[in-house]
Amino acid sequence: METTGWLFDLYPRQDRMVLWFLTAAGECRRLEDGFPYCVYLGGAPVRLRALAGEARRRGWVRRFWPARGRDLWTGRELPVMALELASYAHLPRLRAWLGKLSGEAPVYNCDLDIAAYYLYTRGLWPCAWYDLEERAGRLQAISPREEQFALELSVPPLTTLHLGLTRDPLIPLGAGNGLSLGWEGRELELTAPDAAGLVAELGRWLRRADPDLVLSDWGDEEIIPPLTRWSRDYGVPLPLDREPHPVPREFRGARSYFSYGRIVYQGSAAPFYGRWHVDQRNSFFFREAGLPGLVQVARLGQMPLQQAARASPGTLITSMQLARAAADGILIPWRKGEPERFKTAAELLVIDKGGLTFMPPAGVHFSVAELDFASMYPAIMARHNISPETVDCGCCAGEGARGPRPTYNPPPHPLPQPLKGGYVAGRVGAAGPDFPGSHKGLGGGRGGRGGSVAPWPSPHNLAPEAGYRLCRKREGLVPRTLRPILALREGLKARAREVPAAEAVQYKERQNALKWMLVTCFGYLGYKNARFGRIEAHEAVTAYGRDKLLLAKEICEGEGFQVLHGLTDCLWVKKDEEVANAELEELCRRISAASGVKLALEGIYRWIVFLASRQDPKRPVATRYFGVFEDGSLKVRGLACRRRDTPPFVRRAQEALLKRLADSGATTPAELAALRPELEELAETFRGRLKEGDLKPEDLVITRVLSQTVADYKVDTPAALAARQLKNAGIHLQPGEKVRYVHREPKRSPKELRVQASPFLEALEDYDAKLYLELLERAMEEVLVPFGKQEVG
DNA sequence: TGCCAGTAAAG
DNA sequence: CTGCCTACTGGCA
Repeated sequence: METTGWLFDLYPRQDRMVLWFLTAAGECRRLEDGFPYCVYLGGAPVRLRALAGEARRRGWVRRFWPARGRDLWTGRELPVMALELASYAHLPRLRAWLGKLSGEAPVYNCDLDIAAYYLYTRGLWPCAWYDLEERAGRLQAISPREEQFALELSVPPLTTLHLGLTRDPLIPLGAGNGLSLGWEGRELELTAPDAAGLVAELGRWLRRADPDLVLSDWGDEEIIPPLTRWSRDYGVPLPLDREPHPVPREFRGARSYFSYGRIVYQGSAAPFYGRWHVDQRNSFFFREAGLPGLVQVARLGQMPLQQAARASPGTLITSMQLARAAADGILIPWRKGEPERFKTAAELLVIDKGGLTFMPPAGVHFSVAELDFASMYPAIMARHNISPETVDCGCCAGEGARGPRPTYNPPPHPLPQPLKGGYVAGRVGAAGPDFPGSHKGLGGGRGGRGGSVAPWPSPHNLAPEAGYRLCRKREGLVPRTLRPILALREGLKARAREVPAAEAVQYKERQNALKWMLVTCFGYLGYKNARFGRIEAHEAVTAYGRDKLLLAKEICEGEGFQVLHGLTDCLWVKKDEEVANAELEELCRRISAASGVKLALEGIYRWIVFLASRQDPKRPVATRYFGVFEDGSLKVRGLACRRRDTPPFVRRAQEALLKRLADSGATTPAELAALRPELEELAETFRGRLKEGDLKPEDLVITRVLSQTVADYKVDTPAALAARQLKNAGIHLQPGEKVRYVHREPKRSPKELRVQASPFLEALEDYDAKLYLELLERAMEEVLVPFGKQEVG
């Protein structure tokens, strides 16, 4: 039977993949597809045969055969042995055994997520329409009806059920907290005499609505785990899944990890089978980019949507690289998870030069233009072919002064070709004895050109400063992955500009999701343990970045502009006389052409303020500024209102002042100066409200992230005190989790009284008004001082 | 007052 | 899928 379906959900079960499709008619269809997991072993053929034979004798491997695959580092084709697993369940044991062979035989494709490996191998991606052929619940053939990188997403209507808690998520469900449910515009609290009754009640709703998507707040950790436990304990069925067979349901995977120099907490996951459960509070991409962004990254990352919901941008971009590698017939090296050792000071000195900064003169400036390089680092990687395997590669050695002698000349990488056809069960290359992806031919690049990025090869293949040589013969895996993302992001941004505001939202969300993947891709180059990381590549990118910002500065100055400030990929410039828009556009065009990366006019500020350091008011700081563009819109960076540890009341007060500045239309020094009395008056009303003491506790809450467990704190900071209060109430926060509190008594008072932790704020009678006045004063000063506010006595 | 632990921001 | 630099605050001796 032939149908058309939207690939919705997928997961492995026993030795097959289960796929769920939504049809145009609104039905959902479950299909199975046999997919044997193949691991590849390199090394001497005789030894390989012996190892493969041993794995088969142990029952882990059903069959094995000689195959060929491409080495990531050299681009060379290698003879390998393909081992087809007897069952997915054997993977951990086979992996452990192969791990002990360390060095003897390189192991490839052995640590991939099964669902993702299936998608890479079949050349499929979730959240897209396919023509299907099925027989008796088995998938026979499948081919896509749309491009993976298409500008338009066609999402079928999804039946959505909302789940949430009626009170603070730190209060356990059933112990003071209730379950709220939303469906078809209705919003209600589920009531039941006991836990079993609550499970039954939710069960009725799930059967009635049969939702495709359960969108929850705190579902992963606070709702689904207790409900599942009660369902088991009291024998009340809870139809979370559409999958008719029993599914594994354990709530593991909560962890605190170190990222970007800070601790992050990721809660455990509670995925459903055959429908989606997305916990909005436990999903980076949902938070940043909404459902459209999530659908976008699931499709590009070739990862089931519920996994993408919990994934970091790093996981997504890595998945895209793995998909690219698989499609190009590249053997995927095993990433063994050894934590990165701490870098020595000397290493840091070499690596961490980072972005270039020109210091701004603190104070107000008028008619300043901001020029930004678009996606600078990813564009550099694409433009200059920077990838772990292209930095000082073996194949181009000898052309420059550095590097080893040439040993091997691989064929040039084939040009990208569009994806055609699809998967047909039983056809060569689908799942049989052949290398994954090789049926599509090498380099089946599906993306277009890189949008704002000049095409590779670039004439400049010697990185500035360190002088690494970049491969001229093969385009690297990272640039090949990035190019179509850059192109799509440009397309989405352009689309968002040309459609009405309401429609533009989804394009903006999708491009924002891509932005995060692009940013992370650069970071991963510098991470030793990233699968496709290499520190020299990271260095080369930042060196090119500094080079281009400097080049841009020189061109600006050559054209008679004064460069006020520069920060990694942005420049703030002005001229004494009036500058026409066209002149700036022309300047950008010149710099774009000279640097190979698109520089765009972000806007012209009527005025902009660069703030001075609080510690040394004579000194400017690079990352704190605010200003108003010609169209009256504000741009604010680094001020109190941008910090998450600023209480809402202080944030709103600062925002009100900024808004008044923007709405006033003031353009000249005199007009700005005339606003001062009005702003002072506004500030005074906020001070008055604080002194009156009738603010709600919620307006004064400070949110901070815990960097360690309560016991590890050496200093009794307010956050540590609040976390200790919660601990005494039986609520245990992990490093990386947020703690929320209100300052109650002054600093020198007994420690138990200094702060009051949320959610125990109802009982709060008073707050430390002096401290909040101080916070408010600082926020007011940030805005007022540049306009000549006198210090208050 | 100075030191340092702790935390957050822009890119 | 564990990657900074810098500015700043607040506790504490």
